[in-house]
Amino acid sequence: MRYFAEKVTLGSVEHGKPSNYNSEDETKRKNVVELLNSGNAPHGTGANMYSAIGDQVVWDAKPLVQISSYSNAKMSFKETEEPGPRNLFSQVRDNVALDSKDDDENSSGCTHRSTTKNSFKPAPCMGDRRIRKVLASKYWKVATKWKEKLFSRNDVDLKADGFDKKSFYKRQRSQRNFPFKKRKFFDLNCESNSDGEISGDSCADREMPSVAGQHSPYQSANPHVRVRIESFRVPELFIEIPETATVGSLKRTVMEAVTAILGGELRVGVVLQGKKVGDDSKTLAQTGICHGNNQVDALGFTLEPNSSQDLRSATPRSSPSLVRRNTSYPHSRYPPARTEAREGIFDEPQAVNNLGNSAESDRGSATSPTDLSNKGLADSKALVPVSALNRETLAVVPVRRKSKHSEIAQRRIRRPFSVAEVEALVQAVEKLGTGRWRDVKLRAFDSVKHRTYVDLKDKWKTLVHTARISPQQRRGEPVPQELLDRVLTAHAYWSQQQAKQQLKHHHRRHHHHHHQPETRLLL
DNA sequence: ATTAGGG
DNA sequence: CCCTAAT
Repeated sequence: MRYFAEKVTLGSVEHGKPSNYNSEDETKRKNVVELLNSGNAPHGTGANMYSAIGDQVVWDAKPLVQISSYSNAKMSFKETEEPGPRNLFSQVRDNVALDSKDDDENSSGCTHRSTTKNSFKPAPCMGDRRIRKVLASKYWKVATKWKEKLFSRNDVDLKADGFDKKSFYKRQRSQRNFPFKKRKFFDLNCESNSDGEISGDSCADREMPSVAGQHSPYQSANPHVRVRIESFRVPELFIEIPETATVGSLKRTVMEAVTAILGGELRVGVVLQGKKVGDDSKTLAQTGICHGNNQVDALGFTLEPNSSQDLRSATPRSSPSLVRRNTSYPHSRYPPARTEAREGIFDEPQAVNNLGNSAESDRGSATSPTDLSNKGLADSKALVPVSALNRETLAVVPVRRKSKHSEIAQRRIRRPFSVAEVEALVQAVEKLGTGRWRDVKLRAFDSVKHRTYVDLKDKWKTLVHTARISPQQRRGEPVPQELLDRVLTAHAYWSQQQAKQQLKHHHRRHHHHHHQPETRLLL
């Protein structure tokens, strides 16, 4: 059987670095590149990935044949939160975590401590703790932690820190319901010293190149640029494996595929306001990454093939053959020959007790369908607009589409509600009714970022419909009749309530009209 | 930002 | 799921 992995999300990666580092202290970007490029990183066994079909977690020992019977089964893989054997995922994060820590200590920077490849030193105590948190998917909390560390160690006034938290909370909340339009895929904040308020302008002032050169990183200006990379995605993978293989070997194969991609054929690119930043020697300040108010939204990172070489030759495997598309990944090329398998191999796990604990990316694939006629894929190397750049990048931490007209939003990927989710939704609606989707969201899907209240409202709509039609006409994973019954009951109940409310209001209005026409309608 | 509905 | 008018 053949699996099509659409994407693999790496989770969150964070990194902090003084914004005034110069060409010789340009480790920031390089570190990211290196950690992604370190091909000889001890590859994980993949044992700490878990697989699931629909909502059912399948374990390593289970033969694929047994699970291949699922009709429209969707296989998903996700790194486990268990410590377990270190795999590439943790490798990546370990490295970043360490790097961040190092920043704390040598924030004065300058010394170019080139994090050599293969330098996968075991994470120290502190690092471990942080990593554990990362593994627990408390990404934003971790970020806060890191900042606290950064600031305290750098002996910077605490106001900045306080501000920071607020900033985080605020963003956290605003992001929650608008994954796409409102979401910021990374953060870039400039610290201010005196007032503790953020201000792009003031920040820009402090970071002006000429001045920055004189500034000491230790002074209160705390010229740090923090970048938060929500996730990197590996767009597409083709995996071929016999049905007699075990789930464990499947995982291993997937792990190998992912590792191969991350193992040394990628480089990180920086995109600012839609343009690829080519000059690595410029400082962040010079580039303008720290200026202005809105530019915060204009920074993005890309993973690109390191060279235009044919990548297919890079992954020679014997028994479980692994096929990977070459640079033209994202789209077309492969005709929809295997559409059935392609559907969602790498959809979100959403397994068992999903609901409320999976940190996921909101948007489907980073592989923009803005593609289509992708002709020269391995050509453009120069400064190119993102649109064109997307065609050859493996993954893109979505860059904020600024220009209202140019970029077109991508349709979100389909994420069928699991029975568990339906259960949660029903329970919430039974309690809150059908007119408070925002509350429903907060109550039952608060931590599930890809389900907006609009989604929940829509799902309820379809649930009501589903409950009304015959079981034969229903599609998708069958929803227990018991739940559908509750849907109808709740729907009936709250419809009545709503009707009553309407009547009351009508009465009030009429009353006032009859007796005191001049008063306001609502009192 | 939310709600409510049609597409 | 998306798109929007109306709050």
